[in-house]
Amino acid sequence: MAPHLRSSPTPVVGPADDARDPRVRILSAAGQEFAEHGYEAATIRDICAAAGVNVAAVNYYFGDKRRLYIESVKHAHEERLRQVPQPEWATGTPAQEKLHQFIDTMLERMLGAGQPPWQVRLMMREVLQPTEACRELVEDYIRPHFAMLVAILDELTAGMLSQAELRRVGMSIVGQCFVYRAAGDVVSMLVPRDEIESLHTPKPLAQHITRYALAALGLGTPLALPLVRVTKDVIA
Amino acid sequence: MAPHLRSSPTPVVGPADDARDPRVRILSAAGQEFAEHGYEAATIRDICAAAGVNVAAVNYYFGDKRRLYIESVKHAHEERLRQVPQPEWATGTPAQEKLHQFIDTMLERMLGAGQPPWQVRLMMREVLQPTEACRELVEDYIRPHFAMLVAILDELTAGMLSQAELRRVGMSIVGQCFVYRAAGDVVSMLVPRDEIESLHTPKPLAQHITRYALAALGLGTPLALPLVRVTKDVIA
DNA sequence: GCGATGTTCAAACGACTGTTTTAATCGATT
DNA sequence: AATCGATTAAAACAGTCGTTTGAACATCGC
Repeated sequence: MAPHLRSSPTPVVGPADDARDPRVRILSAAGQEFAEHGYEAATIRDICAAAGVNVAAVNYYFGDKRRLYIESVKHAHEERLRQVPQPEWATGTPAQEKLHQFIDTMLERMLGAGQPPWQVRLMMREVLQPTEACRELVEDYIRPHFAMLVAILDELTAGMLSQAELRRVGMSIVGQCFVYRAAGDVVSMLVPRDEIESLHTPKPLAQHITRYALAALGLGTPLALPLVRVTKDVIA
Repeated sequence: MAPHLRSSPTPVVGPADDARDPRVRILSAAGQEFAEHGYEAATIRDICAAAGVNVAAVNYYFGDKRRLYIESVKHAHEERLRQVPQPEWATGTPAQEKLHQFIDTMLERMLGAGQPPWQVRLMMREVLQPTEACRELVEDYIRPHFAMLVAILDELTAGMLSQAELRRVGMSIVGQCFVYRAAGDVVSMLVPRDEIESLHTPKPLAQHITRYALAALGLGTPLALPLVRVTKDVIA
């Protein structure tokens, strides 16, 4: 009986990441091809060539291309979850520090060192043009992250903002990171090369976005101090 | 001689938007198909069926699919430029008001009423995964807009920030708008439906992003007033 | 040993793709 | 009316796609 027809699609035993297992070799190759070219443009022949298996293997293990795609998205994001686990903070860590580290981690994940991993590119495709695999991706991966950000913001503002307002602020922070990942090529055309390398890389960006958020919330020094505010600083 | 081989590809005379002209009918249909399905998945047969012309017309007028795509992107963004011209402000308009209107216009363009026009979707594809048509799009459409935003921010901060810092702040503002357009489906999954309709539509969003920016720059009241700041308010 | 079962392979199928060909049609000029 | 270029139409081309086939191969229990 073909594996993709069995009751338990994923083998119950085994780590399922054995490089010699054709199934995971196909999943990995498929993920990279889908990430690079998209669903339509990626071909089963190329995927199988990259995985070193016969074209018939895809239908044997996954049934058809559509189900291979869905499985590869799930596989990619499970792998990514294992690669970069949620940071754990010691109790008593200042919320401001948590926020900074959260933004920094998000940017590092999205932009990474040099070329971002194909797993992120694949997930980005799902975000930009959702398919069947999207809902699962959101529930398992994106929603918990966003909830963590909202929790940090809640702690930061000590209950002064409603959950709705917190979500909106959270989306503002996510958006500032997101644009660099999704529209990175256009960003590179809008700002000079040296400026990109000095100001628009993860670390400086995390600092900027954090400072921008803290100042907007009234918890840090504004980016540009207007003259009227000087009086306050004198008093403080 | 086939039109696409002639020296002047666009007819020198005529408005070129006559609905009876097969050339513009193809361009319009192609733009919508490309916007909906992407370059690879869109088929010449579907495009021609939508335009009401024979399949051979594409090769007759444009040579091949690739050149049709490039021309359709240019056509779409020229049409969009004509649809929503840059707002002109009277001299003496406060910079804060300009910023608010600029953000509002950008959001209205991106999100629009209901479904955004296919022209925007097509351009968004170029931003997310640039092809040959991208550079032209950036130079003619995006760069001038971004320069206008930076100019407003410069006026707002009265020279207190360097051009590099202004560009970074500008990118933060653009990112907050961009995420709603590019990742709108995921946003809809992260925030409750009623909250989307009340807080995440163009007008309220423009107000939020403007206020967020002004507060971050130190020109408006912070979103959350911390206790230490109360002293200032008492004094003021 | 030997079937039985799970897996791999080369080859082919039918459908669809972008593109080209060839002939028919139209419109204006002489 | 006849001619000639510009345009349209139907059909076919060569290639690639996802998918299927049927036989070969491997691996195991007995």
